[in-house]
Amino acid sequence: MDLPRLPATLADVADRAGVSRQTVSNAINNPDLLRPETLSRVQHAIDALGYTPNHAARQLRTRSSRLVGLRMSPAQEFTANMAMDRFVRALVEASRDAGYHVLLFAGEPLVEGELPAPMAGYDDLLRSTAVDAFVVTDTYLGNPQAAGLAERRAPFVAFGRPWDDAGARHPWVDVDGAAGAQLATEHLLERGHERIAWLGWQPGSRIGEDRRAGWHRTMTGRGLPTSGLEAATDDTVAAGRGAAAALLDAVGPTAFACASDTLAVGVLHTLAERRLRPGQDVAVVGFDDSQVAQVVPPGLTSVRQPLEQVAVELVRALSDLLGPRPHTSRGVLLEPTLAVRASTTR
Amino acid sequence: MDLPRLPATLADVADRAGVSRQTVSNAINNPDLLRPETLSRVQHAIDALGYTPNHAARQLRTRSSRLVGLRMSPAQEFTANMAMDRFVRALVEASRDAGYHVLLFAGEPLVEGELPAPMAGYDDLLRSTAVDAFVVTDTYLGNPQAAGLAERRAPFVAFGRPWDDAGARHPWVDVDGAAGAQLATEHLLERGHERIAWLGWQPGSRIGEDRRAGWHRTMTGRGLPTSGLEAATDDTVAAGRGAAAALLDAVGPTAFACASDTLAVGVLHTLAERRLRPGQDVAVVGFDDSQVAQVVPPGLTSVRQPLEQVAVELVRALSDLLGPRPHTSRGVLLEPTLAVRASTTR
DNA sequence: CTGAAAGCGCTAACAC
DNA sequence: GTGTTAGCGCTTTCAG
Repeated sequence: MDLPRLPATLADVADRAGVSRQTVSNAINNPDLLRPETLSRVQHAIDALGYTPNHAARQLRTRSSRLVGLRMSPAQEFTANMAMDRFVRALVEASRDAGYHVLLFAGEPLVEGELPAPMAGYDDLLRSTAVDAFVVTDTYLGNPQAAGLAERRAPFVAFGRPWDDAGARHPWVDVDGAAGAQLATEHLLERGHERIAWLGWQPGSRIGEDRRAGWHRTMTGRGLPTSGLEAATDDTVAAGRGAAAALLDAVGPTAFACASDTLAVGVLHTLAERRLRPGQDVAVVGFDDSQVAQVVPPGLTSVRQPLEQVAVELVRALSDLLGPRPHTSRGVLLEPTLAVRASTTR
Repeated sequence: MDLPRLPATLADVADRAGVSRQTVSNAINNPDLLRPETLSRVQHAIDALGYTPNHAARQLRTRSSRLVGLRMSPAQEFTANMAMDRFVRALVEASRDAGYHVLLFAGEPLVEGELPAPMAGYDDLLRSTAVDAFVVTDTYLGNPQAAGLAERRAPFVAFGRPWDDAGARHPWVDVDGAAGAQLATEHLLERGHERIAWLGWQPGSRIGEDRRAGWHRTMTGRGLPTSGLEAATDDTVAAGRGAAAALLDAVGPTAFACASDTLAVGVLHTLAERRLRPGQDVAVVGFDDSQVAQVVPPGLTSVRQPLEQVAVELVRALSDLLGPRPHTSRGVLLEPTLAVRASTTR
């Protein structure tokens, strides 16, 4: 099928079907209004011309772009966001199924010595009515975006709970980090480990505290000690490596549960240095089930967030939010699973 | 600053500045046409009202959305696309600097037993004039997208050479894979290795052949044998692992140069099984410098594609393509670099 | 159930 | 330099 120079318009279809433009519009947006015979005639004309409604014209009229905005921060090496790629793909798919596209945008370029503008990129998109809503993901940073968007009365949904804002009214979807750490810890307990260390982030991160709580409550529930068995560091491989070495020297844990794959990989580094075999000599569990966990030898057991489900729920919340009468659903908390690999298998 | 319920329009600004709508439009699009005093008065009104031109209205009028489309395939585990995240981020940044946003879309959902429609997603975007152009990335699949878009006379740029289509007229940006493999091989030669194996993809991939050629010509150039020193497998960790084991048994190479990080990680698996130390006993070089290469113990030396530069060149080509008189630049070939880590360091 | 008229917000062409 | 006119392609009234 060859496309003509200029895409067909409503008028072209109307001409060909021998009806008015209006009727074609109805055929698309309110097919029930048409007599079946007319409908099929219009449908044929649409197919024959390969007609698709002009996006801009429809957006101008309906004030809806069917676009959701997602801000991507610059690539950061050696650190978090290891699962961002998977999430973005899942979001794109879920959005397609709901008739949306994802508009990616960037913040301001970082300037040395200046704080990054938290709402950079959002305002222009909002005022130019280029997107219908936003998906906010980096809630772990303290999430000034959510507050900023709420203040601007912009529709948005968040991947991540509004930890610090009890008055938050926006829909959110999150994964139960405590449950994930509990899963990891129980898995290690089942494998016979008792001296299970927690390798976490420095205080101040609610996500980090949540995950740590899962380990702590599981250990305590079994009457096992936790004191001295934990370390808190930056979320980098190097930091995890150092902390793991210190813990091994101080208390000799037989297993590590970690707040991230990044830290878990740090543990693997230390084990490799000491010629300890992951899974055989010391067990390690990561968090996020990133690509790294999937391929790093010998395979890193990791808590897997159901990102596909997160995306579906986010889009569901979005559709509701943008629909005729928003249902004002509060939040959805999803359960992670455990991807078991050789790092916890003797 | 508090945003009003409805975003300000051109008319609002005109009223406030005491000029006509057209003058405001000129102030934005052709500031030179205004007398400085008028311009500054309009500018003040724009700032005061927080005015940003309505995207849909402008798009309808100018037939330009300032959006570039990028299709994302579903997440695939254990295989390629390891560097996609970095590329997307780079593309978003480069696009911002040129005044574009990136529209992400998905293909059709995969149906069991059916071939995926190569142009799924593209046609609708094209006919609805939702994007100005596309960026095509997965040229390694034989790239029916490029041909399809060319046939539809849709503006697009490709990350990847049009290997199989000498008549291709579209702009492209690519990274010299042969040069990358040469870099890797020379690095290993400098480290004293002579039995350097090539672990590549199965025949049929032009990218794979290109990379292999870099190894082959470097070895041959030094008068070193290559026969028996190579294997071709699927691009998976498991396949790389098996092929590495077979090569070690058959010819005992002291170093592996690989067509991808995925395969290199496969080699690392085999080394771990045999308690061989990467870098110390056997050297390994990957390709792509993915997150995995950066964090896998002890650190994987890898050929790094200059994705940020690729993104900049792609956007440059795009701007030219969409500009008033396209310059019809053919292609840009960029040089990779080598990220040296412990897997090649004794 | 179908058609005619109006207008979303903007910019390209032309007058003043 | 600035204002006026027209229209991009669509959907939302409102009549027939």
